[in-house]
Amino acid sequence: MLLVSEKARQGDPAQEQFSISELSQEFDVTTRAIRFYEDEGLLEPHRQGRQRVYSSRDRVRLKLILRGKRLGFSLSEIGDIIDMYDSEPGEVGQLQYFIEKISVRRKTLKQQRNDIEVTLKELDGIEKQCRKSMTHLD
Amino acid sequence: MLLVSEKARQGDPAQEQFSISELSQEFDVTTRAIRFYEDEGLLEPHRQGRQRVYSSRDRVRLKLILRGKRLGFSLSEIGDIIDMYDSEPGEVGQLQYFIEKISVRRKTLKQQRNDIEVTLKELDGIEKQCRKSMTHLD
DNA sequence: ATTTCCGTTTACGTAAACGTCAATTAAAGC
DNA sequence: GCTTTAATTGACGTTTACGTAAACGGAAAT
Repeated sequence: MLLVSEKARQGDPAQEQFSISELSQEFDVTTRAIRFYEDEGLLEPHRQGRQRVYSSRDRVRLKLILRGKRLGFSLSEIGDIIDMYDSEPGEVGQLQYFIEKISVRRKTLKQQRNDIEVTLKELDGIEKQCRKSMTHLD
Repeated sequence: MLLVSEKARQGDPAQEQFSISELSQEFDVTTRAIRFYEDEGLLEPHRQGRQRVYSSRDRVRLKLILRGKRLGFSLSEIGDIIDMYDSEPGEVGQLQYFIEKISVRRKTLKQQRNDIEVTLKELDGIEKQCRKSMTHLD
């Protein structure tokens, strides 16, 4: 059920339109998940008839969603984060409050980064021990 | 219902024993959560009668659990990670497989670290824009 | 002795994030 | 025109990670 046949779109210089299955394949998420993100207000693609048509802006938002997930944020937190990205300076209103939100987010991220550094170092230690006891078994 | 009264333990050079509520307060998790981690096999404190008594080793494990949570891992993933920490070299058996597990974990962590760097930079950009439009409003 | 704290066990409840049908629609290919 | 294939909507199911309430036990304080 393609609006513009797949073949006709081949070689488009900069693709602007995406079907749900294209995004699903590109990012390896199910269409169910993508629709769910829409239910949660994280995406709102256009419609051509009943079908969803995703712009490259929608695609970026999906990318941000998935990145947020990799970092362990909940969908509502991810919603907050994405809102930061594309809120119009005029719409924001209380820029001060907005900047505080940024600082909170930054704090969380830095905590995570620190946790990662510590864990990576510990893994180094464990692996060394591991390799050491391997040579003993040779 | 203290085995060793709280006061008697004050000033212990190195505290070795912890009650569930002590750990609960120190790390700001509910006792319910701590017991749940035990149900999931992530902790196994000693008992004095029916009461749980946590060693400093248990305390470290709890720390690892919470760090794992901050990084967005599921409890079963956290279980795998903790197993890496305190598996005896003799117990492991297939050290090769073990090292592969470490490498997988490291890969995930590095992905996360990269995601964080990107996000932090984007936040910088957003904040700059934000401050810029604030000065415009002065 | 009894009230007051923990602490324990058991069990049911819940929110988040989808998975998994089932039924329907509609466009594409033949 | 008919079949195949992709997409949609709706509804119920599932897993994870606890929350919450109930009912009981023992130590501590008054």
